[in-house]
Amino acid sequence: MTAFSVADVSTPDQKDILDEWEIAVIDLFLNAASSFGLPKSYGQIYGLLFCRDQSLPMNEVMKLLQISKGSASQGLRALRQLGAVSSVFEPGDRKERFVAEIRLRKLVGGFLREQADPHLDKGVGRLKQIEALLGNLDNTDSLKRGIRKHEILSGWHRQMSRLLPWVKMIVGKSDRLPKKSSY
Amino acid sequence: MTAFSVADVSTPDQKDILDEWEIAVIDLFLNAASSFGLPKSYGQIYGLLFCRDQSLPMNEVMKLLQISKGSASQGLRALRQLGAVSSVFEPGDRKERFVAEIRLRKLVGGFLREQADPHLDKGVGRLKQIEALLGNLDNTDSLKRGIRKHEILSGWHRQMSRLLPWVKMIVGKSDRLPKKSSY
DNA sequence: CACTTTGTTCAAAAAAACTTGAACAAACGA
DNA sequence: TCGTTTGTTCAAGTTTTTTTGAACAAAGTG
Repeated sequence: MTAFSVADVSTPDQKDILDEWEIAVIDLFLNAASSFGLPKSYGQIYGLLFCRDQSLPMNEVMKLLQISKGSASQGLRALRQLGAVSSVFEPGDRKERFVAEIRLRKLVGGFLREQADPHLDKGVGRLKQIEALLGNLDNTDSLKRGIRKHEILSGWHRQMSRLLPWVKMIVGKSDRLPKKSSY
Repeated sequence: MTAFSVADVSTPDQKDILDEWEIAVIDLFLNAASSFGLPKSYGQIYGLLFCRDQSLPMNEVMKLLQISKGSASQGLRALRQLGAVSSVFEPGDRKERFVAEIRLRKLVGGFLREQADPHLDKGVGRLKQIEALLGNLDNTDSLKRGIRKHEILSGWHRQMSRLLPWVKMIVGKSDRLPKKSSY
């Protein structure tokens, strides 16, 4: 229980208010999230944490973004899973607090690990399934065509598998810029 | 007008039927499309054309996939815009016919050009907007923080801009495999 | 011109994705 | 133990996206 609370209801505290630039940054991440196929609320949450230097607990996130408990909880969980936020426990505080990961390399790596890699793995299964269906076929025209297409798909799969490690390497390769860094 | 038409209604022609493996491939592309943030029907259309060696006119696409005129029309237009299909006109036929682009490099290039590049461009504008908002601020704590965050975002933007050309280069670099190729 | 074929557009319907909030669980302190 | 705080889950509601199909346009043909 706090010692006193003047105008506790209705008047938003200064602390509950976002700066204009923060709103713009949050909106930027909202848009970025949807273009990566993630829910907008994930973008907002990440954007908010990105703006702050101090960690925030879930209830602050809810208040500042005006989103529901459910969205906040699910969003924070998903972002942590992606490696885009991590949580810390301040000693003597029961609340979990969250901070944004700002190293681009980590962000990209997490995204690829959670989104791209699983798709490539499923791809292996699908290719096998197609192979199996082709196995049921007699030596028809369709069979020959199917085999050819299967080869093409396998080639694509191989190339994509090779590309991803490069992407992970290239991003965040912090080439020169000794100070100022690059994230 | 065709010369004769026995059981024209209700009984689907052999030609209106997809092989099982084709259905599997189409489904693969349906899933791929949605994970790239494209409508499923685009995936189906591309998948069908990918399976076929012969070009198909729009009405065949509609019949084979059982999708509406509107979907077929819009899907084909969008896929052409992405460089994923191209159209040909058989001489003496009024219909436009479509074929899938199967060179992975072209596909990736088109996707990046149409989806990633525009986002990076919008990013420039957004960064400027944030800068402007920071300009309105006095020399507060928030300003310093805002400047720092803006720098981070600029760094990310730069790195992403550098990454894309590499991706375009790497994909389809047809390393070795003198025959069999790789697409 | 009248008629057919081919393809586009867009408002409305359907489907999918996202968000909400109430009910629930877990963990702590008194 | 009971009450409180913190966080999760999920069915229902909301919003957004996608699909449909009827009306329209364009372009040939007889």
